[in-house]
Formats: sequence, structure tokens, C-alpha cells
Amino acid sequence: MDIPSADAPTPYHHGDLRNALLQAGLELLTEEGAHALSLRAIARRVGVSHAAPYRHFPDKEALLAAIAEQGFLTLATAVRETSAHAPTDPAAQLADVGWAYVQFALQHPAQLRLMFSGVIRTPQAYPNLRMAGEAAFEQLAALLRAGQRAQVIREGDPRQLALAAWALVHGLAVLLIEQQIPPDIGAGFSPEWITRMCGDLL
Amino acid sequence: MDIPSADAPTPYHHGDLRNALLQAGLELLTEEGAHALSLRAIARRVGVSHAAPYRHFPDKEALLAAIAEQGFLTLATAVRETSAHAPTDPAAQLADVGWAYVQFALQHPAQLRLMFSGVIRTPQAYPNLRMAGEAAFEQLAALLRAGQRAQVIREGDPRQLALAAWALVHGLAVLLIEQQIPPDIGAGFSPEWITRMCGDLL
DNA sequence: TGTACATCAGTGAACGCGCGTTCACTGATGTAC
DNA sequence: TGTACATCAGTGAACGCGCGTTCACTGATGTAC
Repeated sequence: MDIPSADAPTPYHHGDLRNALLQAGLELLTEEGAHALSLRAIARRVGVSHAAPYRHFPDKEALLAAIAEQGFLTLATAVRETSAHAPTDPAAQLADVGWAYVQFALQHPAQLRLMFSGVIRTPQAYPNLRMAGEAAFEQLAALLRAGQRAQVIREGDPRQLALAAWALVHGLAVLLIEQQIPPDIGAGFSPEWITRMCGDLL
Repeated sequence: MDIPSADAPTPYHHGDLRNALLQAGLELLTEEGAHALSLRAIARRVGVSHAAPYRHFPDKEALLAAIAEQGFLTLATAVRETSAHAPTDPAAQLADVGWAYVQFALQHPAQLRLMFSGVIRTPQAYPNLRMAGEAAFEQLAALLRAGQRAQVIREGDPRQLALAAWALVHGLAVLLIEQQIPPDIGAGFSPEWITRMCGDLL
């Protein structure tokens, strides 16, 4: 295999175009927002013709679904890694995980919207997307189960508790992103403080 | 003023075009989703030329903002009316209001997304939008204050409690709309059951 | 090691489309006298 | 009550644009012999 020399400009075969498209799409989403996320813009950013993506995705929605899927994977990883920080204190773990979720949302608001805003019109068509979402949820449920074992979390079906926790933290993330937090709360306190405060109520 | 006779087709002046546009926009949003919501499609549905909306809105985003604003007004009304049903039982009120919120979301998913999904890129430009949002929030805070007075709701800043409650119910609404509720919970229980279950955890 | 060939990844021109917005206009309304 | 006129609401043609997708193609890769 020829290794392209430094001065050789853009070889005909990209080599890793699929990933490059996902990466560029995520960047575009983060920098410009959902309205800027067109197939052509992504291809442009990667430096490839606008027909090239069709070698890797059947259509635009499939690419969007893959970006959303990556979001769930990132989220699941964040939950897992955050849990590892205070492995002996389930209450602290839970609060940290909530804050990690909100941080993800604040860092990638447009990606979160892509994951949760019906932009992908036929999610059933993307089983990997659904599986990634469920995997992230399962991380959270496992955390609550551990908390119950340590008698730090109230009794009840851990998956139902996980749903409530997820809803709380997701709603909070959305409100923060959309700047819908009423000013007297929003101005006086940091997102982290607000998140932990809400977590204490559960 | 001439009252147009029944057979007179579409008088030159519509008479109430602004409201007709909002109504048609909402219908389009509900029936077809956000992707179908173009100025031209709205004008088409009202039966008016596609330039006519510019007499009432400076641009597309202003129309979207007005539709979102109506969403907040609807929401605030729903909260107010629901509270009135069980005026002596703040706990029941709160649960009912949460369920009313989720019902609104399930009935108008696309409108909820419009209100909370960054589609309107310069919300600062629409003070009425922000005021409508805050008014809805204030309804909720008032409810919690009343609950505290009746000693049914825990102590604490009622507006912070309201924020948590809002986040919970909003997150739940989003998860339900996007069908992100894990199947073992989602399939076994109705949205209403899930909402009330989550409310009990607060 | 060399060659023929199938396979695959990327190109660039072209398609048709619907969109937001502008503009000069026309028809209706209401007000001043 | 009647008339002139300013104001307003809606028209329809036109603009330029970027988009998703298709297509015949070309350049590169890897495999069989």
C-alpha cells in the first residue's frame, strides 16, 4: 500500500470516509446547528464530492441516524466513566451522572436535539440507533440498582426509577439549552448547581 | 361593511389573515410535522398568495415564534384549568397538571418541539414568546406555593421546586413523544400511568 | 513477479424541486371635506 | 350624502439559492492465475 506523501494532495480513495463524514457532521452540528447539516455541506467539509457519501449511506437520514447513534454511545460512555469516579458512593455517582448528562447536552446541544427531536422520521429503520439508546438507559438503571442494594436509593422497580431520573435530567438539559430557565434561577446559579439541586429532590 | 354572501368566493381582503395563518401553521405542524412547515405551505393552506403573510409577519421566523407563543399560552391555560378541577387537593392538582402537560405534548408533539428545539434561532427577538413561557412557568410555581402552604409539598424555594417539576414532566413528555421509553415500561403502562408514577417520586 | 480483470470508491455534471424574499401592481377600505 | 385620496391588504411574477438524488464515468485496489 502506498502511503501518500505529505505533499500528495487528497488521494482518490479517502480510506475512512464513513467516519470522516460522521465527524464532520458532528462538527457542523455543533458549530452551526441543525439547519446547516446538509449532505452537501458535510461532503464539502470533508473535501469530497457531494455524491461520495452515497457510497456509505443510502440517504441523508441514514447519516443523521448514525450521528445520533454516536451521541447515544457518547452518552453511555460518559455515564459509565462518571460512575467509575466514586464507585463506593451511589448517591454521589447518581448526582455526577446527572451532571455529566447535562454537560453533554450543553456541549452538543444540536446533537442532543438530533437524538430527541424527531428529525429522524423513521427511527424504526435504524435498529442500531435504538440499541444505543437502550444501552445508555441500561447504564443508568444499573446505577440505580446498585444504589438500591446499598440502600441509598428508595425501593421500587429500578427501571422505573431510571426512567424518572432520565426524564428529570433530560428535561433539565433541554430547558438549559433552550434558555428556558427563569432568570431568577438561571442567573443566580450555575447549571451544575441547578442540576444537583434538582437531583436532590428525587 | 359588506358581509360577503355565501357564494362570493374568497374576498380580496381576508379579514383575519394573521390568525388564519397561525391556525393553519399549527394544523400543518400537527398533521405533517416541522419539515412541512414552510411559509408557502401555510399560505397555500389558507388559500392566499405566498407573499400575503409578509403583511403580517416580517419573516418566517416571526411566524414560527408566534406559533410557539400560542403553544405556551395553550399550556398555561391547560395548567390553570386543570388546577381548578381539584382546588382543595394540591397533591392531586400537581399530578393532574403534570398529566395535562404530557397530554398537550402527545397531542401536539411538533408544536412542543417548535417551542423547545431551537428551531427559532433568535428567541430574544420575540419578547412575547419569552413572556408566554414565563407565564406558564409561573402557573406551576403558584401551584407549588399553594401546596407548600397546605403542607403537602416539601419545603424549599417554590420556584426551584417548580423548575424540577417542569424538567421532570417535560423530559417525560419528550421521551414519550420520541418513543424513547424502554419497551418493558412503555408497553406495559399507559402514558398517564407513567406520568403519575414519576410524579409520585418527586 | 507480472498481468488481466472484477470490484469498489469517488467524480462532476445534471435533474427537478421547493423554498424565502422582493417588487411593482391592484383591489378594497376608510377618512377628510 | 358624495367624492377625492391616502392607506392598507393581497397578488403574481420573478430572483437566486441550496438541496437530495441519480447517472455515466474514472481512478485505484486487490485477487486469481
